[in-house]
Amino acid sequence: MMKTSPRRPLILKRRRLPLPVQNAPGDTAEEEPKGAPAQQEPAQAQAPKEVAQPNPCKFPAGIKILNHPTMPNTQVVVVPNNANIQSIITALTAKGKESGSSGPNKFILISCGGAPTPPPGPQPQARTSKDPKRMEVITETLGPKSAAGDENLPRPAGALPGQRWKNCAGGEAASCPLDNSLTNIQWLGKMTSDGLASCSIKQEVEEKENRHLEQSQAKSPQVERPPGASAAWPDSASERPPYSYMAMIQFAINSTERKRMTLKDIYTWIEDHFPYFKHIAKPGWKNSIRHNLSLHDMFVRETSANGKVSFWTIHPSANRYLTLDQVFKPLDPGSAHSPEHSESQKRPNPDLRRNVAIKTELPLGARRKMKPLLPRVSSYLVPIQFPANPSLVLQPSVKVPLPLAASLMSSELARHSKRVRIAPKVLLADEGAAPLPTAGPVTEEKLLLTEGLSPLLPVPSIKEEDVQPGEETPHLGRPIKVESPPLEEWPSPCPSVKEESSHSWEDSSCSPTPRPKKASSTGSRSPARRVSDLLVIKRREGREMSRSRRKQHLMPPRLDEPELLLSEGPGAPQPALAGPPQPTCQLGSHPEDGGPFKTPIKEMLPTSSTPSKSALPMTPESWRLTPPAKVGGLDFSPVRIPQGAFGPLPDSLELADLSATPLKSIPLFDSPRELLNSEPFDLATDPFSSCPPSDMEVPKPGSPEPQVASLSANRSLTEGLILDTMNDSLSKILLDISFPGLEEDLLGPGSVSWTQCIPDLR
DNA sequence: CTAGATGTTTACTGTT
DNA sequence: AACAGTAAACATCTAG
Repeated sequence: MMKTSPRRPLILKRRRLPLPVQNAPGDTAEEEPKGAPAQQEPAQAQAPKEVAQPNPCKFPAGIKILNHPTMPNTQVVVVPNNANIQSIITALTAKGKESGSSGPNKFILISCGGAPTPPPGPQPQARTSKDPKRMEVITETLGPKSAAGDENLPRPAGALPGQRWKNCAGGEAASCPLDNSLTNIQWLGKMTSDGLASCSIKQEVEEKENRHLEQSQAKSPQVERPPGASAAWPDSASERPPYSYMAMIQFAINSTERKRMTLKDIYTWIEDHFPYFKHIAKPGWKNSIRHNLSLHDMFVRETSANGKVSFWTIHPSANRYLTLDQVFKPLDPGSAHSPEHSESQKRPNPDLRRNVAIKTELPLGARRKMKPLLPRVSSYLVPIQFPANPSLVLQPSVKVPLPLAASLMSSELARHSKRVRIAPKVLLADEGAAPLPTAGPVTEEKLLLTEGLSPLLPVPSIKEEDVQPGEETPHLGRPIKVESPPLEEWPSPCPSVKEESSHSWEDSSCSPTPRPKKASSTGSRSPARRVSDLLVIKRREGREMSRSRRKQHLMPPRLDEPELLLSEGPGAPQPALAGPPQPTCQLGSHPEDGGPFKTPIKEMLPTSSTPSKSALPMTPESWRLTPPAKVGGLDFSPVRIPQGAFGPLPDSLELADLSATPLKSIPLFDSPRELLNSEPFDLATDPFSSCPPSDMEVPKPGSPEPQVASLSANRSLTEGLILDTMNDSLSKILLDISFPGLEEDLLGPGSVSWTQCIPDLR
């Protein structure tokens, strides 16, 4: 297995390579010693067979030919969009003939490149059936297809491996037939990642409808994007995308309007957008997808109303609404940043650069825009981009870049700091109780830390929301959690929290429950749901024993589903803002209610395979994004400032400021992946929020102010903490700033909220 | 009942 | 040590 170990998104690494070399749009080349990407690829592909070399032969430049890792006699031919397909086919046909029976007789054509170049005409497209050998040529486009996939085809599910895939790339089923194949390419351009939802399938009718909606929504945002750019991973079809499974799952789910997707659809979406999985990856990738879904708390399984269909959703608190588009697109055009080095690959996002830049020196203004995300430059270059403009974001569905950034930042922070995790796993039963140790006692530190991250965001976010321009926020929507600690970190009620580390919650002493994970996540919403949730849990207790890392929970279908979610979901953040709504969670506010609390979700949080993970780190925060205005609003004490800084997000402005300070320097993400990966964590939020989007809706009556205040207070605390962990210097600052009194007060309140929240979690 | 899809967990391993 | 990817054992469910 591992040998090759692709473990991490290899991609990242690889990418670099390519860039320099390849880059070309046309990418190409095959042969390069560098090789085909394939080679680079990790393991999987490689392992098995190695790549074939490309045969240079007669093929036009830019074409890469790789042996399919799992299929015998099959090669994957990556061609630039602009390549003359016919000629390629002809060449392949000839090649196939030449090779004779022993040689490859099946070729999968994947077009990459952004541009679509469809061959107009009639392309022979694929398949040459003629061949004696019966070669099969399958064409696919790399890019993200759009969603076409959605509905897509029914791909045989598991089938990947061996067989030939026909691709059906297009999504539509229709396409399946070879005939179409080329045509598919056409879409490339368009496709984008939209994502559409992908999804598909049939499920109940009901579901269908829903989906449609989803899809549509999903698209909309995208629409904006240039076609060319597909978000996808254009580079090479053959290469493994630089995103982690967690990220891809998020992309998939977030591509739908409802922000939920069945497992099958997830598979389909990924295959559609990342041909590597469709053609090259070993079938085990699906196992990995399932593994990730189960492992990470951010992924919550819900069942359809009728109970027949199960959908995977992203816990609202954790959902940053990342979409492939976001990651990929260049949002910011403006920024120009430096040329980045690396990566440029694809359309690379400037962001990345940004990161770099940031560190280096962007002007403040520039910085602001940037999102924090950046991965470490050095390491990976992933193209991640976030949309620069908030305004753009407006759409509800949109994903919100900001948040991302924020989250990124947060994550980073988290990273630096250590993470603490506290989380408890929650159990269902327990949840109710949630006693919370309350915050107070709880390790504050820990809490802080955790929160810090999120909180930061949150706070702002809150404001934002309040203020919020609608636009931007979409993402924010989330409720935020402002405070909430990251998943991991949830404070556990137990005093001991700490340790958690790894296992955090689960194990943590506090809750003995063995696997509680599941807990219900449901949030508070309806009781009914909860019930349903309960269902979920069950399972294996026997085993349980140990700590499991996982989560398990099912959420009941959201009935509510409120729209909220979605809509805003992501971004939507809704409006929530509008006043009342607040982010829910916020502050602690209360939590009480059940609402928030419930969030048992907790589980959600961060789990990673390792428990510790970090997800959290990330951030959760997306929400954070707050608008600048907010900042002002806030007011809180001086402290805030730091907050801003920390908080990621708050606005750019703040960031800028921060940046000025040492804070800025904080690295954001190491890699793009992180961003993606990171889970949201916000989980913490949950507590408060838990708020699923829906929750968010909740308007909290509380006026914003109060909330805010409290928040702020909390924040400050947290911030301070955060700082500590994070940067020394910063921390110092914070510390100074913080007021004891506040803290306490805050704590109090905060704690309360936490507690409230927490309980659930726990 | 069986097969397959779906979910959960655990264990390992390679990276960073 | 933390992560992420992979593999695999099992458990559940559902369809045939």
